[in-house]
Amino acid sequence: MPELPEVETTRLGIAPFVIDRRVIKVEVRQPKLRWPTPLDLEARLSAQRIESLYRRGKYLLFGCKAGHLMVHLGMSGSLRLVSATTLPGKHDHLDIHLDSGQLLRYTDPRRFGAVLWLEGDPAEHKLLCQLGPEPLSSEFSGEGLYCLSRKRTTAVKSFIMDSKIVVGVGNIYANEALFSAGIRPQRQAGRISRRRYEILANAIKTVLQQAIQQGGTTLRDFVGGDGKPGYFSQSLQVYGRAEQACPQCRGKLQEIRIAQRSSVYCLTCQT
DNA sequence: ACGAAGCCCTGCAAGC
DNA sequence: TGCTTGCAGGGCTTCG
Repeated sequence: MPELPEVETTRLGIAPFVIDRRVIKVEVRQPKLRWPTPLDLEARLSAQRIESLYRRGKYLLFGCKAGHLMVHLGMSGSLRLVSATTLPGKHDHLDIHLDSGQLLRYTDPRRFGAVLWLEGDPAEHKLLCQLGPEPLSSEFSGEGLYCLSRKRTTAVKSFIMDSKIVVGVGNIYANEALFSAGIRPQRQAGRISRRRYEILANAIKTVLQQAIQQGGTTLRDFVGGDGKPGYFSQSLQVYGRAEQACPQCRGKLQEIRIAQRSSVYCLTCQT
């Protein structure tokens, strides 16, 4: 499932092929996504030149003169460049034809993703204006986590997955970062020291950075922008490894559910 | 303001 | 083999 590293990998993979290209045509085959794809997307986007491609959290923003195309990959979404003659499959919901002869194809079997058109400053959009700092920026720190967590009784894992606190930390990397930092996922956010939050913030940065370097995790249906799967899943220490041996102490990894999400941790290494 | 549950959707695995 | 059932998961939305 696309987490921040997969979204960033997609951005890096497709950017050279979409920047400075002009949109020739837009085909919306299935508008029923997380939110409906606007019916007038073709009218908005046609003839526009894509000037920029950036990311905010897990949202991709294609900048044009008239506005921004915003894409979220949800759980099973992907964006790929294919030649204009490649026939669409069952879950290929949107094609954006470019003047290069390629088209940018949005695929999303589970349809948890979204394609939206924004006018005006994207930072002021409802879905973006409440978002916390980017985890890989200097705005994000252990000190920030510590301050925001005081008096919070929620589990630290839910806390770091809250997009108002920090964006882009999904279930997989929350598990990995907490393991790396030696913190139990169910520990109350407000009862963790400044020192430990510094370790945790660094762990989040490291885990995400490594995953980006390795091309994003492959799980089920994610495929990167160039059609090649990522291979970070081999490096996952705890996610999906319940009942297996802890990579550090060889004890048995435990699985619990926190806010309906699978949470795997080591009873010995995480306290 | 906070915390937890609900919801959207399909592919896959397990059970019969 | 073919059905049914349950589950996963991001993250916004609603409820308490």
